[in-house]
Amino acid sequence: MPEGHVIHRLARDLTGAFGGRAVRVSSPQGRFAEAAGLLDGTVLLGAEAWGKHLFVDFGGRFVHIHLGLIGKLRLAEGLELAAPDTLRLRISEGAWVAELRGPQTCALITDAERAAVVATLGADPLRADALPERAWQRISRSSRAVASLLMDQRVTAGVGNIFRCEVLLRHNIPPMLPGNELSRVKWNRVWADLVELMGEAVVKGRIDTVWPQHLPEAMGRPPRVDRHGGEVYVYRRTGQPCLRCSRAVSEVHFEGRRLYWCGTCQRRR
DNA sequence: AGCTCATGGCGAG
DNA sequence: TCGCCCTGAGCTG
Repeated sequence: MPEGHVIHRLARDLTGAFGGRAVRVSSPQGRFAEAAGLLDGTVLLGAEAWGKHLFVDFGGRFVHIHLGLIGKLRLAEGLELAAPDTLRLRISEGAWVAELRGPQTCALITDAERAAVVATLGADPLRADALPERAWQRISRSSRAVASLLMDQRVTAGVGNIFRCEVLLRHNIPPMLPGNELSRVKWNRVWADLVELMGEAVVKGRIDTVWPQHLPEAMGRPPRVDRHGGEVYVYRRTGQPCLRCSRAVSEVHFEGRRLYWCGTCQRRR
């Protein structure tokens, strides 16, 4: 259940554990067996993330991984082989083991195919080569809701439901505001904030979006974190008091996902 | 044991 | 807009 920070963190850690080494590759479940056979014993050069896409470089051929909603990629030392019926991909070298389960995508692709995937993606706040101006062009010319545009991987890559809900709260933006009614100044702040928030999430391995003065402890309430481990303002806090204004957090189903926001802080003006 | 839901995204209608 | 794909955690019985 990953947003871009999880994928970038995995790319970093996979490169650290396996980069430049000949690795064992297998597919205990069998659904990636043919490709795993081709890669077994070859050198893993490194891994790179673009938005929520992960590309593991085996020298001009890449394992393209997308975790989707439920996929998990664990990397640890000394993992015992368990539940092989769901283990799509296993990479190991020395004591290091990576285990991939439930991915939406796990495919062996060429460099051209990798480039084609990358070409579909919008600005990734976690990449130094991101082009936020291109994202702004799309947003400022669209009548679609900002909440929809931020989740659109062709616009901003790597942003998921948590960052989408939280960044809108942090900038008092009504989720249904059309993109073409968002000011340039606000977009600049949103982008800079995504760069900072997502960067911190890569380092910490969790999403924390709450400003210190709004932390529950600072407000005399006991600490409370979301199941994903991070401290958030509105995500999955329906009916609970907004950490800034204490009014109840709202929720709607929007484009197949749950959208959380504070009707008071994010009132349209 | 069964049910629901999850930090996603695709294709059919 | 809906159904569907993949897996497992957290509920309810």
